[in-house]
Amino acid sequence: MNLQETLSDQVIKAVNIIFGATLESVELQSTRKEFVGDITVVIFPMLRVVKGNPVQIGEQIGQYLQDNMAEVKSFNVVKGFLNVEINEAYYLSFFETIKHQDTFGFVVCKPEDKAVMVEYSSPNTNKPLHLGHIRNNLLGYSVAEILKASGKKVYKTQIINDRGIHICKSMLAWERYGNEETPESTGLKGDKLVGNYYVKFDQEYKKEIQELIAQGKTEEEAKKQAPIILEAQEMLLQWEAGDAEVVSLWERMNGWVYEGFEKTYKNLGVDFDNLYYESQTYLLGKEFVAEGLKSDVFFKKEDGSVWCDLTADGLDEKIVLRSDGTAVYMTQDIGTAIQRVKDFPDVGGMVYTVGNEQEYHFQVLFLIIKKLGFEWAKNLFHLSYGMVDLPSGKMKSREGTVVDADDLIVEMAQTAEEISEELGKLEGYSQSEKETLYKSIGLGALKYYILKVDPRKRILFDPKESIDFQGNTGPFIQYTYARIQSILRKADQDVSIDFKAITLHEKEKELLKFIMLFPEVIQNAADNHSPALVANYTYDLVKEFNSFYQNVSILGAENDNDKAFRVALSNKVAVTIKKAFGLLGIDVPERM
RNA sequence: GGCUCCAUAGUUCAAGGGAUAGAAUAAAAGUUUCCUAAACUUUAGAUUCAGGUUCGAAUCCUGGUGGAGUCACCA
Repeated sequence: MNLQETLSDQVIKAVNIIFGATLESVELQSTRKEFVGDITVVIFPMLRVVKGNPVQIGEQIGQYLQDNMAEVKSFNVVKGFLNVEINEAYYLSFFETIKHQDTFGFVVCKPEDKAVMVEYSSPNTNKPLHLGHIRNNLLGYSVAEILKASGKKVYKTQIINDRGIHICKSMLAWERYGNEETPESTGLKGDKLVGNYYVKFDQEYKKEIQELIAQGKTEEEAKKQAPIILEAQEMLLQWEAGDAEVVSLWERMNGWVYEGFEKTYKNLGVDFDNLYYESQTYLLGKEFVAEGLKSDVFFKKEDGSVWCDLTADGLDEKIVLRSDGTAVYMTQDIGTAIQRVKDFPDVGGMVYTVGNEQEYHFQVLFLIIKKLGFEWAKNLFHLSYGMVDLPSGKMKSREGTVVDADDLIVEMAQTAEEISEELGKLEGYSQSEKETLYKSIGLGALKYYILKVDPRKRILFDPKESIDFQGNTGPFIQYTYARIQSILRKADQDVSIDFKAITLHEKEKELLKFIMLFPEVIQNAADNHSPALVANYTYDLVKEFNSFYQNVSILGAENDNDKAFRVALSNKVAVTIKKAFGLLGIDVPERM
């Protein structure tokens, strides 16, 4: 039992004994810096069951706590707030126990607990990954890591949208204009090559539309009758019919894309435990639609299309199967979800990392799965995030205003290099050491910049201003970590400490309090699916350390015992930063 | 238009219904015989508007304004 829980229990007991009233819960918060004390009990909520003056009630409870809890050193009451000061001995013994506890903050997964499957990335295979995918990947990866740290078994997965008209567009353009180009022959990354043909298709399509309009057709007609689009649709039919030539081209071009994506994922530092392909799951959804039709979850319209009526739940009717019997997006997602639980029976819930423009889709999907009678439907969560905007406006692939993921990663490292050179740091490092470092810093800046923001909010991404090596940024935290490592290299570590002989400096106590918060932060971040909480905690910890560092002499402590203690404390801060950044997927260089 | 989300210092972000709304950045001023000055200290600056609920509201409710998303036999 931790201190908060013990304190809550004691407060409840006190209220019962003194006032004969029963409290359901106790509201605790950490005491603001301007007041004396460590933990604050808020008295106001008790007024519902205890009548009286909040100050007097606070005084009486405070006295009880001081008399009955060894940890309580003193108390004071300000308005309706009971500030409790905790004994130094408590902090010291706490630190003694966690000093060598490597797992501090992390909860070990219990084998009987259900696993969570976290889906992220889920790209289309017709164009390269862009900045929006970066936010998606970082969020998904980080939430998966945070869930793991909070004691859940996690599977990381993605669904690859490898079929559909968009793929056929790239294929068709390549057939027509590609001259048998390959990634090898052009030196282009596979996804880039295929993406170029997607753009090419669009250009030709627009040209044909213009020609048809010139011949007197309306825009609407032109869009539907352009030969190139008709040919693409024909190709999709051939694909679905299993035409050997089309399927072989499809496999070949998708293969290029996967190779390209793999490189990007590796550069970004994300990974997956297993993959699902739409081409392999879309048929499965149809089976469940058939079953749902039998159990009246769905109904069939005259033209043969199948729908789900969600009007009773305040939503619309939603199509789950086209009149020609082919699958739609929803069909496939139903199938994929069910398939996943079949493949991994220990999965009891899923997290879908998908942009907020699909909120309605997931609302409907989750409801349909619930109606189909799956118990785990209540543990489905749409990790919805806002779009990434550029100062110039919204990203549009067709207008070439997207920020390419690979380009951005390279640019970030370059900027890191420029700034480092300017500051004259890193002299005496080998070229390869420098490059590794630039990559860590550049990527750290990017990741931290994106993850520190609440997922639901949209981000205004200014490539120029995103790397700031000062303030609430990744590089600043990385730098602090490296500085601590420098201290540790100069100190003897693992010297035994006589905790009884330590007098806690105010700054040391503040630092300890911050470290104590770590497990709670992880739990909150897991509950809220929010890496931002971890990011901002880490920054606060770093600031607290800097303040400590400025006020307390570490290596020049008055005696060896104090020095050993401060070194151990610094070490714990570094370890905590490293763990927290690990959850965000950010490297912490030992030197920089 | 219906539904959903968002609105906080000049700017970028915080704030489990709780105390005097925190940081960073930009602006102004200062601190290096020292363990990494990519640091630290100080000053100035904000809850979109109008109501309501509450002992207490940035937070909850109603309405207005402004912005975004969504309402496909696209994914």
